[in-house]
Amino acid sequence: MTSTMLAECADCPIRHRAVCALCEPHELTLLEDIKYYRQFAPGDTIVWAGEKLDFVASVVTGMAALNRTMEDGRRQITGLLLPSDFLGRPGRSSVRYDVSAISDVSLCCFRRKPFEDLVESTPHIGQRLLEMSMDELDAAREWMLVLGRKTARERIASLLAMILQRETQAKPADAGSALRIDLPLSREGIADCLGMTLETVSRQLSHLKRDGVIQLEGRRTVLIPDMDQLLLEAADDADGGVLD
Amino acid sequence: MTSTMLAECADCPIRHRAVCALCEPHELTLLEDIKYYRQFAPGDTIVWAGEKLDFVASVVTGMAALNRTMEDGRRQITGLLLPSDFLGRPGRSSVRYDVSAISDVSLCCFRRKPFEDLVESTPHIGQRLLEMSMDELDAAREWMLVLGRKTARERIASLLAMILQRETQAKPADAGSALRIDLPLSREGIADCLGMTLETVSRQLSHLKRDGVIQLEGRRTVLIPDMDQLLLEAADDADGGVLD
DNA sequence: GGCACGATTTGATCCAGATCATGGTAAATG
DNA sequence: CATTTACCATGATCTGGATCAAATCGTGCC
Repeated sequence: MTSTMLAECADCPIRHRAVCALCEPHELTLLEDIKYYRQFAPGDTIVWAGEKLDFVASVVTGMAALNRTMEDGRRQITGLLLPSDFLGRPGRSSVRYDVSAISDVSLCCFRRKPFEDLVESTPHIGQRLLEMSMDELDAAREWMLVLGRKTARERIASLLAMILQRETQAKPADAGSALRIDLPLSREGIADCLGMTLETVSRQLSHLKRDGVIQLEGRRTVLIPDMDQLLLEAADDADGGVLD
Repeated sequence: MTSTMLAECADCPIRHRAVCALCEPHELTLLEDIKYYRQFAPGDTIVWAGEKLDFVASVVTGMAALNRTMEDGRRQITGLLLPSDFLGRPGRSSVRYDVSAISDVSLCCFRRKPFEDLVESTPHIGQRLLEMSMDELDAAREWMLVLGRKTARERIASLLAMILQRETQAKPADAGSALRIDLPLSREGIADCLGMTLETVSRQLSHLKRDGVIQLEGRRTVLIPDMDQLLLEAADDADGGVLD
């Protein structure tokens, strides 16, 4: 379904799911005056926790993270935003986490008020948003299993598998050849995603490499010779297939 | 807002948020033939992972849990369903987790197809569902901080605070008097919520009692003499207040 | 190229929470 | 009422991952 949506949007200047629903000829014209683009560099804070936001947005390129930080500095990344992901909340203008750019990020932003009006007047869009937020909810719950019950090794494998699945669904990838991830996250970023320390991340990556599950090329590139092996390490139920 | 919605529904036979949006005189009549009730006893499985569901539902009374279980038996509760919570997914009929009753649960169920039609034809309802699923998404992300970064003691306090906040928002509670939680979850259930073992749960409850943060009355009743103290133990940011 | 500094790896040690083990208590059952 | 059974508390020990502490490795910069 997702990839179908992308295909339908081939001629839309904004190539991501959130907007695809808006990309029918009529709405597209309508949108021209309520949307605009913003760029961010790695490390930039896109949204501060509690800040009032006058826009919602959809990620076009790059990776961003939702961070919850405690007073004493403990941090948890509670979500990764990849191209097509939606940022913000129609109907509420601030959130309790902040959003920061991991790599160079470009957002397609929509001014809040006209966007909310659009959602109200275009059921199609509201339904798409509902579907997307429920997908995110399922993903968040899946991640709770990782954080609550998986070992360090399983967590690393789960993260790699998750990113790989997100990337290959966007760009189907030639079957057979080794899969490649160009990880924009630092070791510390990975640690904050997985609820562990950067040292443990580093060690487990080394172990997975030693055991032939992954190869490391430079600091940020991971090669996966065998996706099934990785999924095994992630201790995921076999069926990663889409339900329904 | 939530409590307002409840108040508006005073004359609706189904007293919970999900349905409140449907409880305007016109829809209520309409709904009579697509909704029905179901009851479950503690331990009952309401939905099996992967099972095809022909309904969506809203919790009327009781508590249910969403469980993810791994092949080797490790389990994580990825969500608690309390009265007013929504169960199911319009537009998709199966999920990867199963749902089990913690206490006696009664559900108000809606036949899937007519409900989906209703959502499509009544933007009001779709918007309410969107709002609810985004609330749940925020809650799930909040929980990821608990699972990823909090200590055992903080986790227990966080769970008690979360349940307390859910209950007092439903039924405002007389300020001043000690707050009471009648915990339907067993020690093992709490452990599976918090990603720990039942022994650790038991120990930390004892410690919190020893330190005067809580009192235990029998096995399932917890008294909270000072909510602020509890929130301090939970290491939550001060403002539990609703944003916006 | 060579230098400097942040990112990463790797080693040594520690500790919070898991695991293993035992006994207590209250509700369910015959 | 006696007995079984599920739950719960608590003690003893173990261990995975945290913490502390150096080396290396890359990368950008002069």
